[in-house]
This record gives sequence, structure tokens and C-alpha cells, in this order.
Amino acid sequence: MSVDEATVVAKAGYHHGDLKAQLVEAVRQLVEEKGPDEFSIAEASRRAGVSTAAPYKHFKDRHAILHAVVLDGLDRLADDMRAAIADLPKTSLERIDALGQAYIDFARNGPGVFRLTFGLTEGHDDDPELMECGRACIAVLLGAVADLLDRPMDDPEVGQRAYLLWTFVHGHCFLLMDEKLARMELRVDETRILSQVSRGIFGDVVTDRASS
Amino acid sequence: MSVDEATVVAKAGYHHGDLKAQLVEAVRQLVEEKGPDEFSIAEASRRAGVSTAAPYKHFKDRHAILHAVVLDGLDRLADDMRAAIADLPKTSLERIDALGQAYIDFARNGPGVFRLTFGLTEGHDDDPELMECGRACIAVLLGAVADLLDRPMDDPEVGQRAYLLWTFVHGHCFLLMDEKLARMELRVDETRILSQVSRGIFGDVVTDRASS
DNA sequence: TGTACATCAGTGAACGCGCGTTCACTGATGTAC
DNA sequence: TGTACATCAGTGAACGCGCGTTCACTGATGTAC
Repeated sequence: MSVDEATVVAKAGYHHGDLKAQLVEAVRQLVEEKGPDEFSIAEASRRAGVSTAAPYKHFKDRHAILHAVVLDGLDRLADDMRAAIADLPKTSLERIDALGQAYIDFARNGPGVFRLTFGLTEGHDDDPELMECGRACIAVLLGAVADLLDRPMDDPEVGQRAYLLWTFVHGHCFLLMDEKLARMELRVDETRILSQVSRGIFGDVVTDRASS
Repeated sequence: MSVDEATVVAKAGYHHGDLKAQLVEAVRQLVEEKGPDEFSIAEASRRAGVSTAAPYKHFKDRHAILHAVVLDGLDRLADDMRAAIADLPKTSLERIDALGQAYIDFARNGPGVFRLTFGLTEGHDDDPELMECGRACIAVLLGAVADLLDRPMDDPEVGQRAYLLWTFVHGHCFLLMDEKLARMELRVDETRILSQVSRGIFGDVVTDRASS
């Protein structure tokens, strides 16, 4: 191990290491394991291996730490969505499907954070930082729809159709998490229904290549 | 005031009155005012004008009282949905729109309870009583779709289309409560978009009478 | 109708608990000379 | 390179708080005879 390497580690690991990020991760885990309303700073501290006072060096209070978790989630969501459509042709319906699927997968893989972000009391979302992150996600959606329709992002038609798509995947995510589908004793194929929906919303502007 | 009247009042108001119902109502109000995760039995007791121990004569614990609030909500939702479609012809798209609108209105008028019912941790919904109430709501939806398609309620086609409709209104409700529409700076007409959706889902089986 | 008893809804005081937050502190790291 | 000082991340003990829940109780209502 070279001296430089040690220095880098030391710099990255000042005192504890990157406690701030580690706390966010601990809270994220707790939210997933116990639900969005069952976490506590005390437990997150324990999990990160520090005293219960340590978090207050990095976060103003309880809300600030939840805030950071949501922010982190929205960031990952936007990344996932961007990655999902990056390699697909701008005028294909598959691109819309991939976008929706990324959203659904995000909710499925982290239902706790998804609920924390969208299912909680409205109290905390006046925050400018959160608004900006939310807008970034919406921008990916609007961008993809604008590409498909070949219209500007602020065109009302783009907004309307984007909203329809969002509404569907969003509702599906919540029903999915509640296992409402299973309880309806319904076998619905997610991929199939998603492409059905995208065809319903955008079918008039895109010639479908799939024959079946 | 006649003796009989006094007796009736006395009978209706045994000791406190119908404390059980009053507690449920107090919790409902608190959930609406402060959010689903901010209520406490202590505060509900105060609001109902009884000691903090009184609720335990009627409910096993904290969860039981929340449970009762959700149950009450689902009951009202099913009633609202049934009332909305009662007077409309069984084969009209308007009937589907009315059903969706009832669901949306329910969420708008009681976002706290709506979130409590659908947006919370999955912990409490294995309960048979809740399952039954949920099924009753679903039955109204499936019934209406079955009527429209003139197929049996357990037909997969009925389930699929019902699920599409549910998914849309459900997602719309959550985005509505988060005021996501306002933040997208989108002016979407709810009635119009709902009828657009219902036409999208059922347009192939119903001849639309509206010309515009 | 009147009396004796059973029931049970609501009381009020108390408990233990875990939480969020504060505080003076320690000691490792970074920096100026 | 070495020393003196400033910074600041993390400590650990303590606090006040409101909560959920329990308990022995009271007193109003219902019921049997």
C-alpha cells in the first residue's frame, strides 16, 4: 500500500469515514425493512456504529435526514430512467416502455423509499432542493415524450400524454406494492399491459412494428 | 321533552354516547389534519373528551383503532362508488367515468384516509375484515366493467380492463395529492382526461354518443 | 314497584420506554509559521 | 521538519417529552326476583 493510497483513504475516511452517506444508507435500509414511518435516528445511528448525537453534526434534525434519503432516491430514479432510454431510438414505443419499466422497477426494488417519496404527508416537499430533483425526473419523462412526438417539451400535448403514462405506472406501482393484483386473483402480465398502455397513448403517432 | 325521548337519548347515549364511533371519527379528523403518521391515541382521546385509557375499552391497541378508520373509509368508498353508478345505464361510458370520478373525489375529500388505506406499510392488510372490505370495492368496479362488456365478472378481459382503469385513477389520486400536476405547470382537465382514458380502455366496445 | 346484584364504560394516576435533541468534552486531522 | 494552534467529527451522558398501555377504582345502567 503506497503512501498516496493511504492518504486517499485517510482523506475519504476522515474520522469515521463518510458518515453522512453512511447514515443516509442506514436510514434507507431501515425504511425498506420497517417501513417509512418506523425508522428512528437512534436506530440509524446504532446501525452506522456511532453515538445518537453524531448525526446532528451532519443533519439539522430528523426531517433533514429523511429529506436526504428522498433526495438520494430521486437522484437514482432519474439516473435509472435516463439509463433505460439512452440506447433506444428516439421514435420507438419501446423507449416509452423502457422508461415506464424503469419507474416500476425502481418502486419494486425500493418500495420503502418509493412510499417515502410519494406516499407520505405533503409537508416536506416545498423544499427547493426536492422540487429540483423531482423536476429532473419529470424532465426525463417529458423529454422522451417530446422526442417521440417530435414536439417541444413544453407543448401541452406532450404534457398531457406524459401525464397519462405517469399516472398509469404510478398507480400500478402502488397497487403492486399492496399486492392488490394478487388479491384480485388477477394474472396481469406487466410488460404486456405496459406496452398496451403506451400503444393506447401514443399509438396514433407511431407505426407499430410488432405484428402480434 | 317527553320521558320517551329522554329514554331514547339515554339509550343512544349510554355513558358517554357511542364512544367507539366518536373515537374513529376523531382519529379520522386527526389523520386528515396532521397526516397518517402523526396521530396518537392520546390526542384522539382528548378530542373525544375522554381519558387516554377509555379507548382500550373498545380497541385492543393502537393498530386496532387505525384498522377501524381504514375499514370505515373503505365502506364509504364502496358506498360512494355504488351511489355514483346507480342511476346510469349499464352500457354507457359515462358510468365508468362516474365510477372513476367517485374514486378520485374520495381521495380528494379525504387524502389522509386515502393515504392511510393505500399508502402505508403493508403490515396491516392481511386482516380478513379489511380484505373483505377491499374486495367489496373491487367488486363494484368489476361489476361495472362486466356490465359494460356484457361478460361475467371473473372474465380475464373484465379484470384486465378494470385494472387499467383502477391504475389510472389510483395514480392520478396520488399525483393529485402531491400537487404534481401544478408542479409540472400542467393544466390538465380532470374530467376530460378521465373520459379520454375510459374511451381508450373501452372505446372499442362502446359506440360513443358524444360527438366532440 | 323495589331491592340486590352483575355488568361494564369511563377515570385518573402511574409506569416504562424510546425518542429527539443538547451539551460540554475529547482527540484526531489540517494549517500557519 | 517541528511546533502551536484552530477546526471539527464524534462521544457519552443527560434532559424532557409524549406516548402506549395497565391498573384498581367508580358509578351509571341493566336485570333477576
